[in-house]
Amino acid sequence: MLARRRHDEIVKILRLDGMVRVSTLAVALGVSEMTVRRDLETLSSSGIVEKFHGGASLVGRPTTEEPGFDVKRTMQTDVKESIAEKAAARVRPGSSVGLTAGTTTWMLAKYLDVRPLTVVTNSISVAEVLYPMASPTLDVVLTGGVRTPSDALVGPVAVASLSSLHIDVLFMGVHGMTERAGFTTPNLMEAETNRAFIRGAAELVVVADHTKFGVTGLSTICPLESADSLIIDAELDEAALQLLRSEIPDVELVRPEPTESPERKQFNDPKPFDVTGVA
Amino acid sequence: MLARRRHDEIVKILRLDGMVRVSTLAVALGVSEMTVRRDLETLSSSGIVEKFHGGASLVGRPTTEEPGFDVKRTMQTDVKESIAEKAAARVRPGSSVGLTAGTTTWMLAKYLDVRPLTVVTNSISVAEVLYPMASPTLDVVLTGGVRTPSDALVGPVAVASLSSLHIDVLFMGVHGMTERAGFTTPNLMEAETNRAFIRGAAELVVVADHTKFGVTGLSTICPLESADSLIIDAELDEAALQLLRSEIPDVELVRPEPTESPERKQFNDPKPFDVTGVA
DNA sequence: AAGCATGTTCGAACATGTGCGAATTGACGA
DNA sequence: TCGTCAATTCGCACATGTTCGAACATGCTT
Repeated sequence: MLARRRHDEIVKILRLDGMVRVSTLAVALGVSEMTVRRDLETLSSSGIVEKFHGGASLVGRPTTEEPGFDVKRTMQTDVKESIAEKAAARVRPGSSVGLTAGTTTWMLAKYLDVRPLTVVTNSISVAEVLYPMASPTLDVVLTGGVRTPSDALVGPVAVASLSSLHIDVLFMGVHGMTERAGFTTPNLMEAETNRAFIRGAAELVVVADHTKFGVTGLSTICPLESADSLIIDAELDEAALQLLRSEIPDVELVRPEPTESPERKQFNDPKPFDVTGVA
Repeated sequence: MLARRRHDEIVKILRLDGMVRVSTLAVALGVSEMTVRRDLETLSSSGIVEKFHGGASLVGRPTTEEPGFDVKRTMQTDVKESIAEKAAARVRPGSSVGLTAGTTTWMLAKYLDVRPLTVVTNSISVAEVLYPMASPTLDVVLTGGVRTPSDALVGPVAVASLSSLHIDVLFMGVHGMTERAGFTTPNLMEAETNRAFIRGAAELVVVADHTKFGVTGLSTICPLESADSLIIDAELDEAALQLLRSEIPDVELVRPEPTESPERKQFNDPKPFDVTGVA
């Protein structure tokens, strides 16, 4: 097996399980431990993984590996992360939530830790974040459809799926919001799909960072006042905030945490990991 | 062979298999390794491929091509590859085809090179094979649903999506087939979803390797006679073949081509191979 | 004949496994 | 809390096999 392929394989395994032992990788990849160490050394100096005695984990926060779909590295990652975290805190056990496609909702998915929970999404990336966590108390429903470049499943199939589903809270990411155009997205079909999403939702929570304000996408999803809540970062200027508050009952301001490298697992607990046993 | 043509060929091969070894390409293209290296050098500086020690891959694409869901490397890979290739050859331009979940159908997807084409699938892995090839002449529709461990999207959402879609040919993988139980799968919901798939299909082509014969899964999808065609490898014993032919109008026997997966290639094996699959 | 694509040769770079001493860890007892 | 020990893990150094690419040779095209 080629070195390069091993590297990809290692990252893939780490995505599934957060951490691996060197010995496990050696068996899984069919090479000696020394080779695994050298691979980890390489990945480590590229900043991809973090080595520790006995194994390695993905570096720092949840996946530095971008969700390939977010080509426009608009950054704001920390901001979005904070917004996502705050949004996730609103989810109540036993409810069913919807997540549209988007970077923020993708991050949100990672913070969903209440159970039982049902999640409906039209984003493959979001679904893939949740699948490894799936359990009898976590249902993940993917709507069908055709995929847009931004990784949303849209179109008649998506709309039809959504029209038969009813969710408690919909978390929706948007590409832009203005007073006149409301919440917008560049993609016509995505707008339509999101409207179908909204129709089936008891509550609409929009998640967005401040750079979205004043931006108008091609297609309107819904007017501002359709949102029950908006979670946005505090960089927003005063006038904008005024306006948003006048249209939306509940505007929650989030200020990015001053960096956290919080609950990264500690190394003295190398949980054994069996690659072959992945169901 | 012209340099330009080789470049196209290399890219084509890479689309199919994620990565190739220089040595493999040299044999496949019938040129020296040095020439392959020069080709890769060109493609690399155009930003098309990414070189690494021993081979190359498409930029930004992981070299791991295994469908994560098939961790139980059930073998028969060469056989399945041949079956998939033969099945793909049946697809006519302008038609719409369905692909159920499964390793064989996943491989089949890689060989779909006629256009225009519409593909409907309930497997995320299959969809992901097709997305990079998507174009105005290739539509990929993913049904919704919840995901089974074997990577099929199933359940009411899937069934509802399928009931509104009509396809020309459905390629279905199965877990088992016997005279009494017909085509079977271990998963109840998957069986139901496959039935919905079949209802919307004008023609049913089952793809399976001979190890599936005599195996009974928990749930019957449909009786043997529901299949219009069966594509299976020639390892099948005579009695089984008799039986199958008596139930299914068209049984196509495939014998594994010397076609081999590049990554399993041994060097002392000089037999040429044509990855393109277009005879 | 000049120019280009390709093959061949060969030393350097790279990749991998093994042996072995050093470093880290966790458990036990004072 | 601290010290000690045994087991594990690490990574250097070396040996071996593979791959790379510069330089040169050959043959085809214009």
